[in-house]
Amino acid sequence: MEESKAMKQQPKKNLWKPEEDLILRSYVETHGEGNWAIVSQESGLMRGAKSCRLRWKNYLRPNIKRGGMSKEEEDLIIRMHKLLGNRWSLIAGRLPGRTDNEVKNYWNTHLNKNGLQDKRKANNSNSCKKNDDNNSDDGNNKKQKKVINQIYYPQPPICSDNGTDLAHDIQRRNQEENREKQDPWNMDDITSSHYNINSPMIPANNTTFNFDDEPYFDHLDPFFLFEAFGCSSVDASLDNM
DNA sequence: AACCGCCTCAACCGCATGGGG
DNA sequence: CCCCCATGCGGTTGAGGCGGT
Repeated sequence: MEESKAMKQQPKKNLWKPEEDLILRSYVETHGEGNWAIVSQESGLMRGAKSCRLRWKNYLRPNIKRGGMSKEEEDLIIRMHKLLGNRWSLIAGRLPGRTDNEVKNYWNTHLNKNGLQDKRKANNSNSCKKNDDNNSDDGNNKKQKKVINQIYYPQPPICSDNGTDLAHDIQRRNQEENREKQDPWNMDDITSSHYNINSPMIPANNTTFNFDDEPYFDHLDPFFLFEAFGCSSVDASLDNM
């Protein structure tokens, strides 16, 4: 009985504390990445190998970008997802400083609105419908507040590669939302040749995106691939198809 | 002020994959 | 080959924060 009581009181999600981060960071910086089982044993952290690896990969690694996605990043995610589906690690590989987990969460919470709505309608079919009427427009404002209120790693919106400040970003998002309200999820707009994407296609970690093993590209229009990725490495890959 | 429901995202889980013996 | 182990990946969960009433 006492045991089950203790189990109930124990939080199921074990958030990383700043001191744990410090330990893991210093251990990895000293001994290098890899051998996560050993890391979890020798660092003194009461964490599993997977947990250590995930924490390092998603939060402690150098050059991790925290904060909200820029519009350019958002555009890229949409395009990449249309091409690749839920290949989050591949998509994240095209977004320097972003992790697969972050991209996945961003997609599920901000971009995959239709899917979420369907899911929630299914879950709450006989309960409060309040959210169905207006859940398409206030998510970004909430997100901005949340970004500012980061607990462990409070940071300014460094996500904007071009130095866009938060207020401007919010204004721009509101404009986008108004457009979206008229025709939500308008993929024609995204794939249109008139739809400009400003961010260069910079591979993460100075690596080249490898299309050789991607059967998905066999079925795609080369022009559309160029339209979506617009970089010379793709041209080279396309030549080999 | 208190309660309730929704939203976000960090963390977990299970399966897949790859490499070494 | 087969097995084992480490790592990677994508789906899912749930704690905490927030806004609405």
